[in-house]
Amino acid sequence: MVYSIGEFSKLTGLGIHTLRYYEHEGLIAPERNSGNRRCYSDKDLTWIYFIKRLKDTRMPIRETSHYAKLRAAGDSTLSERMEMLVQHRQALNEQIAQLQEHKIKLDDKIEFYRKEIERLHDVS
Amino acid sequence: MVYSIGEFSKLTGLGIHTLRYYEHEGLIAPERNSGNRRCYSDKDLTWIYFIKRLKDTRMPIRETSHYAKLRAAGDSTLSERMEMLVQHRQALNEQIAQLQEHKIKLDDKIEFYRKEIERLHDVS
DNA sequence: TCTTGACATAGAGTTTACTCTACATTGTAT
DNA sequence: ATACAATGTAGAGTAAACTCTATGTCAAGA
Repeated sequence: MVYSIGEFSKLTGLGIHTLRYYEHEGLIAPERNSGNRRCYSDKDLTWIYFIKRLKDTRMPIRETSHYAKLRAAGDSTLSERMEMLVQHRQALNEQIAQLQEHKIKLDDKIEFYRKEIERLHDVS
Repeated sequence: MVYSIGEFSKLTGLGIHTLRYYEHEGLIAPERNSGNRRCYSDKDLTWIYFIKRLKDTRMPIRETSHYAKLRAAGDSTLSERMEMLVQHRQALNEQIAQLQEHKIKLDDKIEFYRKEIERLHDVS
């Protein structure tokens, strides 16, 4: 299957403008048809999902763009790409650990609020 | 203890420009001395740590600012503040769950890369 | 054929969260 | 008393990631 930019936009949840921006930044390079229209493939779909994953895990566009460039260069860049992913996993693990710590503190704070509100009710 | 903006900046790791910006946005309101200089207290320190927590867990400045406004209004806003925190906790739990899912996929991808690189080595 | 809607490019504008500059004032060490 | 470092305000500038506008092209249905 191939998709027009409009169809692809609906499939991915990314706006048309965003897709063109991503292309401009070198994240994705869809084929073009005879009339110069973009033709996104299922491979592009899989790829954009991965890009979204990197984005959600706070990889900057620039870095994702670099990864995309390596990817486009073929198998010779496999280990370099893997290194990037391993490093990114490390960052992700740290993110998760920190959020879990934040969650504990937030739980504590909420519990404090609960008690404080209860106390104020009891007094009145 | 009270701290000048320079001292407070070092203690918190936030730049002095950022501290003034936070004040402008209503996140924090340090006392002033006779010469109009800011005097941050230990209470401000605790408060700024909490602000950093909210920031790290992706609460926008605007929302944090709203929370700060409620806090400044006193006990009558306790339950409203708690509601905000409970909602934020919900968002945080979703963030953590999503990151954990991303981590699994990333682990898979890295494993795929590892095998692929190994395969290429074997062939050559 | 005509119109309309999706798509094309180039470039401007927006949002968020800072970060810096210019210039005035104050506190402190000599 | 003087220099100079820290601080004050107001407002401009920056970076990242979109998001929109202007203008033009093209393909398909009435």
